[in-house]
Amino acid sequence: MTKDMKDIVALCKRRGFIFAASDIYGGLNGFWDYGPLGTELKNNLRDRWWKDMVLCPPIGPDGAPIEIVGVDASIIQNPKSWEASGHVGGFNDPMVDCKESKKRYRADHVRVYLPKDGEGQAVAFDKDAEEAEIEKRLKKLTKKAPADFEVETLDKIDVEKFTNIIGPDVKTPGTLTEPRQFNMMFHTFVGANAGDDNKAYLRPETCGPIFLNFKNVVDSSRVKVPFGIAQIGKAFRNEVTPRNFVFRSREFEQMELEWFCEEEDVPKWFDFWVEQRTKFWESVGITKDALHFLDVPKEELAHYSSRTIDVEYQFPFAQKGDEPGFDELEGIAHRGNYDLTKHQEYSGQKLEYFDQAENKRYLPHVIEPSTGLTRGVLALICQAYTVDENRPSGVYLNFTPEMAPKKAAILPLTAKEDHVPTAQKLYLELREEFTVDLDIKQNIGKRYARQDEIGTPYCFTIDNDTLQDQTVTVRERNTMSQERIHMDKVKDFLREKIRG
RNA sequence: GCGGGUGUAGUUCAAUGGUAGAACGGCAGCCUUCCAAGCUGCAUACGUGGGUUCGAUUCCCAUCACCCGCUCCA
Repeated sequence: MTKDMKDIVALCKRRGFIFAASDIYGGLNGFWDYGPLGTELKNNLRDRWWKDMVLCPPIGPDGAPIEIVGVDASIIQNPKSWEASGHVGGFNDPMVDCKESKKRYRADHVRVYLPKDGEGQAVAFDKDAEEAEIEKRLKKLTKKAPADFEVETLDKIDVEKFTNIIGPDVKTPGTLTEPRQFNMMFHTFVGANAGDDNKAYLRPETCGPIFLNFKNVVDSSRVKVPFGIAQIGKAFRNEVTPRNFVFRSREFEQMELEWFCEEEDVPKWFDFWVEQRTKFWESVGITKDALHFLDVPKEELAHYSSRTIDVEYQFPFAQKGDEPGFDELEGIAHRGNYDLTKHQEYSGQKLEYFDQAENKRYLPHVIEPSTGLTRGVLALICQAYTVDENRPSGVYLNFTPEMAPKKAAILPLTAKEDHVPTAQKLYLELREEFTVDLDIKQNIGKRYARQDEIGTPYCFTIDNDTLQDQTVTVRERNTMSQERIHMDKVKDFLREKIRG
């Protein structure tokens, strides 16, 4: 049975996992709110990541514990930091659209052949057009040779002249729109007056502020290379096309580790982190067959990266026909020392690490396992969503007990007699340690069904026998099987199940 | 941003140029000793804004949101 995004989105809304932001105003493209259960789920994944990274980081490849510290930096930083990282300059490229071919081009990549005599039409070519091709097309469209033209990139040409330019993939002039700026960064103004001199940006990724704090952390935390700095927090990108539920949102949450090491140790640590991160996803319930590893081809790598492995998950929306598809859940990148180099240059501050034992100074290289918390939540939901026609709800969420937003529900078998006070007592005891639900109303079948739909792994039911012998029924979500255990054992039971 | 599609209770659907029905879900009650059972009742919707019209949920336009494709994804 295939998983359908429509059903998953409907369940998320119906049961309070994820809502459209500003829903009552018709929503806002690219923004989502987490409801009562979605928040619990997201916190569970977040806390687990933090535990695995900062509180109990893995044992290193040499068998020794490794060292990672956490930070929680401001979303708005000095705008110069984004100039240094390349975010301000790199994504300000003006783009033009062709109304006829529906293609989009970077204006500075389009080369326009303008007739030297000013007579006739100008012809545009995309950046990778070859000489022979250009000559042939010019002859066909204008009956002139390349020598009769002067070449200029489109961004240098007045918009009024666009009506005379034949676009790269069409035969008639005037189909190109005026250039538009596409910058992925949200900007804002610091202080009450809006103006260019107090313009600032919402961070487009959380790793930026980690690098800005590199020196502060080294100076204050007694860390030694190799070590890591981790951060969880919001990031903002003005995506061209937010799509696929929360997968590509304009406001989202990232969990990033910057692992600082010496250049010669890069391959060792790179492999180490790929392995650790894979273990992580498997331990929170993502099955191996739903994961896919993409060694990003050289030509698609970001300019600062010499190697990146994308950990992709088999999201339902990525499916093409009958073929399963995958989309990025995490990226593990070797960033070199690009960021520290840039920040050292732009800030004028020395950011070199001093290795006392070796008596040398250097800018460490960085391995960056970077994942989307909100993407992770979506992956957990998609993974957990299980169609089962043999049960009343028709579907259940197969979360691991550790990730499940509710660990257990306490259900008095009937709303009468003495079941309720006993259930209430158990509930109050359990909620001190676990996220649990007390559900009294309606018949027991409906309540089991409800808990199935929100992925609660266990239900404890109080009946007449409970009053006699202090035992409760444990009903297991996936198998729907039941066993009786003593009320005193309930906490231990849950502890053991959650720990795995 | 472009092209195509969709928009009616929480969800899934229905009907209609004279302001809307159902199923399931929710809530309340009855009943119930273990899987959405049964009975009774209640609440909840025409995405938003214009226009045409005596009258628009229905026709037209715009807008917003979602889905598919393209583009984008640093």
